[in-house]
Amino acid sequence: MQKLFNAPLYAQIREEIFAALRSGRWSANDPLPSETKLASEFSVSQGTIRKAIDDLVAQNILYRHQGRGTFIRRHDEQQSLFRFFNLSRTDGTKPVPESLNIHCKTRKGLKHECLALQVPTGDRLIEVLRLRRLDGQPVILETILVSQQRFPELNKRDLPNTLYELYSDDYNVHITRAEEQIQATLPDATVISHLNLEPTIPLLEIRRIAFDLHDQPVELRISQCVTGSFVYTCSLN
Amino acid sequence: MQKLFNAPLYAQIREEIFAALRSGRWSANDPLPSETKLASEFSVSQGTIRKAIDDLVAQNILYRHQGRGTFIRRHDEQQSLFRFFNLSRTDGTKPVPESLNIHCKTRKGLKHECLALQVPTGDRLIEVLRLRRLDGQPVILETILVSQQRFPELNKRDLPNTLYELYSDDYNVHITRAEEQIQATLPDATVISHLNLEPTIPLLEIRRIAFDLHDQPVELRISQCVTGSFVYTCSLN
DNA sequence: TAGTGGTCTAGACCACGAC
DNA sequence: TCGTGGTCTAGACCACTAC
Repeated sequence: MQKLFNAPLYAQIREEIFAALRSGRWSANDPLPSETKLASEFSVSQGTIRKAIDDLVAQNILYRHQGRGTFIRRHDEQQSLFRFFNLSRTDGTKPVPESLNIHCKTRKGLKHECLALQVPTGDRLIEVLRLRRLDGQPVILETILVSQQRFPELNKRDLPNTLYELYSDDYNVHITRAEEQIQATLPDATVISHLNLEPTIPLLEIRRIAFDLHDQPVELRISQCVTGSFVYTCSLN
Repeated sequence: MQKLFNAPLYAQIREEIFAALRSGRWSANDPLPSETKLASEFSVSQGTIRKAIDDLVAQNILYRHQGRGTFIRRHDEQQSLFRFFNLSRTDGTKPVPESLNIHCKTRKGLKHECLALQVPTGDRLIEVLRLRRLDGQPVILETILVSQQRFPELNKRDLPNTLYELYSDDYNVHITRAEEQIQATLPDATVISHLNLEPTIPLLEIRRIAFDLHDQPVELRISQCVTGSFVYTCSLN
């Protein structure tokens, strides 16, 4: 946690609340204490608490629901299929991605994989290979890698379409943000066979690292995508 | 402008301030009236004005500088090279893009181009073709398309590296946001010759539409990029 | 020193949701 | 009905910038 000696009150309180979230002080399903309660706990006014929470809401760590309370932001089935999913049709609308698990196994991590996940080189990883269809067409082959130590027995579970939901429900790991790197590639043999491709068709390769509440890298996901009916979209401000 | 009858005060005021910005009521170089002046003009408290401006700052339309004032956000040489530029080295650091103009001419727009720019089909467009180098390597061939009517004489000017600066200085067109669509392609003859490529090297094709203060599409920019030393990066929250 | 945005308070009232 | 977040006020003081 960052020390904020001369920072404004609301920033200090924001960091204290954030630290409490990371420590698991409040359950992920219950609301946080109300703004007035937090205000008296920290001996500040409601406005100052509001500003602290505003920041955490802006970071997508919390969300508010008027009349109900303030909650930890989670990945649930409804929204998670679209949040963190940047492929859309060329007209901008978003398809519902379906997924089909091909295999799930454990193996030693390669150097670049362990580096990305910040685990010791050669640690055992769990690898999930899955095929994704958009509008019925098989367009993505996805390789998902996580530390076996961090997600014990993951390979023995039923894996849902939205893994991030499973991470938070069963492992108390909350994905808050991710970074994606995109390159153009040509398909290798595995991709060619699973996506039924000509070998000269260029692909988008999306390499995503997902981070948890502690800002630790938790999952490496490499997606090979056919773009034609679908495009990767990104907004700039 | 959106009608906001039952919306909170600060939202109504935000829209009024935004409308004033679009109408050019305040110069792009001078600060807006101070928060206290706006507060008395709209007969509300400073806090309400602050909240209205907060929203416009969050949208990157305005920025504040403590002690100096509140200003319209512009694209200037220093930051514009990096803002709206998502290519980075594989380690995440950003190179400084250089650009070399190849040609600048006018021609009739193709159907999809005019559609993207929301001008009548067949309108005359200005096309700028430029080569971009990153770390000395030629990696991007960029085609820029704007309406000739909207940017008269643009083709007779010296075109700087950062066009958005020119748009706001000389045409009073302020780019506030953009949408990018990314696909994987193979290079055509033009790209092969300018980037000195093998024809089987896959490319990233970035199709960007940039919008002004009125949220009208103003520029279509298609970049063909070699990814190898460089990747397209995107953050998800 | 005067003016700007930035922080903070204490209190009032409103809108929504659960009971 | 009560508790939650959401809005709004009036006023105080702080931190930075220009002059």
